[in-house]
Amino acid sequence: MENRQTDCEAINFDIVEKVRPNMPEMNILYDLSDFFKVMGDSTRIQLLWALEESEMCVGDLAVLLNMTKSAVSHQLKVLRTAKLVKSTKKGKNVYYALDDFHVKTILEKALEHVCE
Amino acid sequence: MENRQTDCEAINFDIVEKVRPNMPEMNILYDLSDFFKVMGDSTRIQLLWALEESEMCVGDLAVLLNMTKSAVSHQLKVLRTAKLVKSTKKGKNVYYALDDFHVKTILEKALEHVCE
DNA sequence: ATTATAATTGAACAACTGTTCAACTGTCAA
DNA sequence: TTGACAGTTGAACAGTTGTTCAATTATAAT
Repeated sequence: MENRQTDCEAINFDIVEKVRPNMPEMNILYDLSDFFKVMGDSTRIQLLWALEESEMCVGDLAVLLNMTKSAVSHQLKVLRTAKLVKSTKKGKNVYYALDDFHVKTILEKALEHVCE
Repeated sequence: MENRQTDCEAINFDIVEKVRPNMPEMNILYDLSDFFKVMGDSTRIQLLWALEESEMCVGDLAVLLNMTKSAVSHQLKVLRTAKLVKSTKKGKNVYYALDDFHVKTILEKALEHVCE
């Protein structure tokens, strides 16, 4: 047995071995939790929610959320890295828009959940 | 103007004021981000995934995930507090089961997203 | 009663996260 | 070319998070 971390034996060996082959692969697992980590911040949810209504530039988003441009820019970078938003430069301004059609569905489902 | 945190003026005042009334209320916003925070951990996703297959006790989950009972128990408490799982004591063992039918849907949608 | 097992708990620790601040880049107007 | 504005960046800071460890509770078996 390799790399044993657990401190006990299975109680229902049959159940454990029945479930084991259906567990997600590690890379999928980390992609999933990374995705939820990105969604797990109120500032980023506000940004996604706002961009669902309209494309907007950093300054407008900062005014809307009542935050500094810097803080908004940092979080937009996180969303950009996660491929949830995309940006376009127009003159002096950088406009952000949603880049994924799944986000809206997931936000709606999560909203159903938290509203019971 | 009260509690001003932002460091700039709106570029497109009309857009900001059009979007503002559609922004979520603060309590909903925090419920949403708290929910995603709970989902944003690979251990907890594994636990939910496993419990989707079968009700299981702490020891079995510890063996399946190759973790200590303590670590598993701590994370199960987080899931229990978030009302995502429920527990039943049977003799010496505590069996956990899913307590929310939304979780499966949201996991599936998120999986669609991360698999493109 | 005593012992072993299952699970929970709290403190401690390192690792990570979000905002602030100051400095910087790039673009437009004068 | 100079100055002002929009946005980005990196370091620093406090606050949070997940696992480990040791101690504890509760149940079952001897």
